[in-house]
Amino acid sequence: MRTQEVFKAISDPTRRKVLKLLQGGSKSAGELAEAFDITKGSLSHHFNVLKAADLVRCERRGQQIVYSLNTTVFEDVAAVLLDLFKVDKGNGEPS
Amino acid sequence: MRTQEVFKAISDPTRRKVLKLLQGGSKSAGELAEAFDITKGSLSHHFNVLKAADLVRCERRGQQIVYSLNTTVFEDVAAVLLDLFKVDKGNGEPS
DNA sequence: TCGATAGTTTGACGAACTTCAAAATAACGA
DNA sequence: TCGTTATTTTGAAGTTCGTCAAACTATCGA
Repeated sequence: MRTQEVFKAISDPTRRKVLKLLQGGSKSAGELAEAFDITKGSLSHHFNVLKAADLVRCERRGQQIVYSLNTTVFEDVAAVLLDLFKVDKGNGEPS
Repeated sequence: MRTQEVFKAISDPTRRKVLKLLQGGSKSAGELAEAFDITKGSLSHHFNVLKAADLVRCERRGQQIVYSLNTTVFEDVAAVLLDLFKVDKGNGEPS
């Protein structure tokens, strides 16, 4: 897992909101953009950060590009976060 | 909970390592500093970020300042993180 | 009170981040 | 092929971040 990329990705409120919106199902870039007050260019940059963290996938569908959560990594992410926020076992290696 | 401060705090590897170290028990600033290759001034800055997020507490003990995890907020933090990384209920309000 | 020890605060710097406007790319329909 | 729509990429500006060195504060022991 790209730990540092994941932490960087979720450190921004806009990107967390994107993840939240995608929990309701896949959405095109344009649909997502309606929920924000920033330009589509800026939002596209955020999509790239989320992609670099492997948190979302995208697929062209005609003229649109549809984003969806990459649920396969969510378990890993949750595990790392819980390791950081639960005092228990774990090898203690910093993430 | 200071959501944004928490996310910002955990976005840096040095600060995550501090949290990890404190999971092994309270430590003074100097003891923590031994685990890093940056100046004490820089580390002190990281302590401030962790304090702003309410993730750690500190207490003077003689000449030393002892840091410890503020475990009371860890449950809240874990809940927010799981809300972000688990597709389930929740009001969908972005964190 | 003085000197030593433990940490913090300040000021400065380069790197990284967020944003916008504008240009570029891609796919569709006529 | 041309124009339109959807989205990304580029280039630039301003802001935030992580770091250091140096100055500062607080406590202890003599």
